Parts: sequence; structure tokens; C-alpha cells
Amino acid sequence: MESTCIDTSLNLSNLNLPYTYKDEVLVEELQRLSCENRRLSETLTNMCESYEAMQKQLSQLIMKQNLENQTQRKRKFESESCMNMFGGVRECSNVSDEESLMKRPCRDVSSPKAYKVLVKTEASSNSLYVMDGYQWRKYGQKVTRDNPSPRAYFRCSKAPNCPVKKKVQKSLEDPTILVATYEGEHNHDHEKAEISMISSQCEEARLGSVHVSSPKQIMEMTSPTMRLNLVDNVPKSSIQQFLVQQMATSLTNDPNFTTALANAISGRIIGNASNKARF
DNA sequence: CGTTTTTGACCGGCGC
DNA sequence: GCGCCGGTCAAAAACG
Repeated sequence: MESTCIDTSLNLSNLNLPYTYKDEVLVEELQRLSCENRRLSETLTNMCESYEAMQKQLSQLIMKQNLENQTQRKRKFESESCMNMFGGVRECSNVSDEESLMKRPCRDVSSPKAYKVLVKTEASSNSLYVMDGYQWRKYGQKVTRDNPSPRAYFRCSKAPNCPVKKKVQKSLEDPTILVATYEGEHNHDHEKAEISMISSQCEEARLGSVHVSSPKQIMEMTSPTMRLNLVDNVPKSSIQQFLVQQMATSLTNDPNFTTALANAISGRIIGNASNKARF
């Protein structure tokens, strides 16, 4: 956790102001502020630690839940197919907000090598990009009869001979859900990322319209073109940058802080001036 | 300048 | 054979 430990001290002692005599009150105030900064740093560090721990727990929980859902679905389908021999693609529906951030692959029973994945997006988003840790190259787009929203066709561009294809189209029932259909299997290693990141959010993040709620989102937003390595290779410097920025913003927005800072600076300047006047 | 995206053209399967 | 439709190609444009 040392990487997220940030030195938030203002280092006011480095101000190049003429210092002719010791203003004890000012020094005291500076010490008090330094202490407060240190305490804030510790709180921030603790918060970061708990946040990461919670996120770990959450992802484990979701993975566990997905596993259970898949088992249940399998059982359900097996019992259903015994009754009516119904086939075809079974979509995952009723994606909850929490689950929408994770992919829920559903095997296509009619074609064992094709499966659909539903990804929740922002309602306003028109993007047809779904992040899944692989590199995709778009090779076509079509408007189909059954759905007014266009369907995008992607090929895996990670390996030259990778046979995997992907179709992405907005769901007819819910336009905020992207339906990604994968066909074939990759003939190369997967990148590190397993998390699904709605690229439309990246796109919107570039436009500044996405509400930032987690450091992970920030990381992804700080590098919108970085479509891989989203989880394990956490660019902690980005977290630091974000936290520093957040702290600077909250500090500058805090009237108490700005008043104290103004008093401290003006006090020192005025103090110096009056000192000069005294001498 | 290499890579990716866009988009109209083309192809093949299917139903009539 | 013809038309429709989904899928793919490939040239041009855009992007980094």
C-alpha cells in the first residue's frame, strides 16, 4: 500500500518569502497544518486499503454468484429441454447493476462455440464497443431487419490467424444493453484483463460526461485507448494523480482551508512588512 | 506512416 | 431466376 501513500503536506516552508524573524504563531499554525496533513494522509491511505479490500471481496462475490447462476441455468435448461426440446440461444437477462459490470457468458446451446454476452451501457451511449480484454478490429457494420440499431462486426486482431469473431448490437428490448455474440475460440493467450469495461463509458469519459465513482474507473479513463491490463496491472500512479487532484480540489473548495491559507500567507507577508517597518 | 474505422459494394444462402 | 438479407471485403478516411 506504500504506492498509494501520498505525501499531501503543503510544504509551505519552501515558500521563498523573506524570513527575518520567527513568527511563533505562524510556525505553530504550520506545524498544526502539517500534523493535520499527516493525519489526512493516514486516513486516505486507510481508505485506499479498505477500498481495495472491498473491491477484492466484491469481485470474488460476483464471480461466485456467476458460477452459481451458470450452474442453476444449466440445471434449468436441462430440465426444460427434457420437456419441450427447445433449442437456440439463451440470453442472459435481468442484468442487475452490479452484475452489469461483469460479463455473464451464456453458451449457445445450438452452437457450442458461440455465446452471447450482455453488457449494460449508459442509456445515451451509441457506442458498440465492448471491452473484454482482447483486441478487436471492426470490419463491418450493418443495420439488420429485426433491430433498428446497427450491428457491428469485429475480428480478433491480437493474433493474425485468430478465428474469433464478435457481433455487437444493442438489445431490442433494452437499448441500454449491448448484446455481444462471440464465435470461435482464440488461438492465443488471453490478456490479463478479465473484467468487462463498457468502452462507451471510456468514450464518454473522454467527453467528461461520466460520473467518476471509483479509482478503477479513473484508471480506465486516464487511458481510454488502453483497452487491456485493466485489473492486474493497476497503474497506481494514476490513482495517486487522481487522489492528489481530488485532494487539491477539495482543499481549494474548503472555505476554512482557503481562509486559513490566506490568513497564513497574508499574516506572514504583513508580518514581514510590519517587521521591516519596525526595524 | 502504420493501424484502425467507416461505409458502400459485393457475395452467398434462403425463400418464393 | 429474383429479391431479400446477413455477413464480408476493401478502398478511403481518420487517427495516433
